[in-house]
Amino acid sequence: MEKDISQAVIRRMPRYYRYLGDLLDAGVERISSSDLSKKMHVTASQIRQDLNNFGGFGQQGYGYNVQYLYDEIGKILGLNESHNMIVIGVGNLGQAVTNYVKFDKLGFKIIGLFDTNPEKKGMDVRGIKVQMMDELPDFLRKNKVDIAALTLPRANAETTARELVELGITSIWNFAHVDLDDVDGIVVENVHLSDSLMRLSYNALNSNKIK
Amino acid sequence: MEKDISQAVIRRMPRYYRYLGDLLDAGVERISSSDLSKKMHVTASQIRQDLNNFGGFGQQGYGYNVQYLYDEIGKILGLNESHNMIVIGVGNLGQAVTNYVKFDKLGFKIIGLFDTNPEKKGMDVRGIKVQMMDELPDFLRKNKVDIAALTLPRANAETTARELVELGITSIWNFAHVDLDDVDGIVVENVHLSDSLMRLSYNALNSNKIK
DNA sequence: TAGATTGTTAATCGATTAACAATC
DNA sequence: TAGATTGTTAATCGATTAACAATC
Repeated sequence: MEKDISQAVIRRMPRYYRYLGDLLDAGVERISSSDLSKKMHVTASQIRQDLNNFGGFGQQGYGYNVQYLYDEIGKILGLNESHNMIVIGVGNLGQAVTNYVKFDKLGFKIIGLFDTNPEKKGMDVRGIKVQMMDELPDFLRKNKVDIAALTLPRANAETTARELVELGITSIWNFAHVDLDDVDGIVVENVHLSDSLMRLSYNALNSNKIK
Repeated sequence: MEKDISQAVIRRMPRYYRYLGDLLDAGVERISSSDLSKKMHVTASQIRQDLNNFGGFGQQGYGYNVQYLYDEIGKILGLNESHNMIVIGVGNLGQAVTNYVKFDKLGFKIIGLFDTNPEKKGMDVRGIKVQMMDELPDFLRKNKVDIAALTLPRANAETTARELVELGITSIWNFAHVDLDDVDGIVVENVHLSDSLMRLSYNALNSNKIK
């Protein structure tokens, strides 16, 4: 039984993945933890420690092969296979998420859109027709869905999350401004935009002191 | 000179603010760190430590007055005054941000939309007309702008950030999938949606091990 | 081989939790 | 006053950084 890897480490992995992708694009074949650390403004020690949570991907005297490390981190993050997603709540944010091409490139495929507003029924977003929530059980019987993005008002978020769990969906990308701590059996990743904006406000207010 | 408050603490402040707002709505007048800790799934000790970075808001034997604490945290986060924002890049995400009523309620007012695509010129989003980027300098001369939301492709993000700094804007809410570390003199808050999605992917993949 | 750089252990630093005296 | 609960100091825990032996 391997020991859990801390969320502090997980948080940094996508960033490594992005920098390695950039290096690949730039045609760089190998890189040392020291050179990477300068680019990323972190310590070389941290890079080596982080990576060694998952395995020894480097070689003494050489460094890391960029392509190999990129692929390995991709696998760690589950990007070697594609994931089907549905979006619950087709407002502005839901549509923005649906239209975001980048997710597609990373292997996250949006295959269904759901809403409770009858006016939205049949509406087309990026070639996908909006369905009503009561069509969801049937849809899930016919399609394998890995992740549900919750882009709906906070009032409905928790109830909807519970419904999803009952229907067998356990990974929730939560844009609603509530915590879903009380819903058992789910993995949640929160995107709390207003929290983020408040932190910016705080840091802006206090940046003169910092400098 | 007060010592800097760690970002770990800042990160939690909006969450306290939200829970206190909920308590207010529920008509709760006072709360102890212990009761709040149960609701929020954190330790009472952490709540008291966090708050005492900013001052003694409670009272021995009584706890915290909800309204008072709510207001004080609001002030800490800069929510006691309103902030003018502009959105740079009026794609799906930019429009979603513009239409998000919640920010408005928190005092973040979007007063301008800018894009480089001539086809978008004059387009109306929530009563605001899209302007071209070359109209920005003039706009900034006439309007006080505190925050710029960068909802544009990553290729243009860094250059645009530098332009904004030259025009006097220093707080950037960055949705582009790049780090703006190399731009001097700005306060940045990143919203990296694909990083978030990758973390969800990782945690979903490994949740069986965790349990 | 000599030089470079990893993987990993040990040291340090910072953040969280526990404990309790102060006090409402 | 007695009970409750804060503010704050001290103890613990975990994460980051430094150091270096292993090795390519």
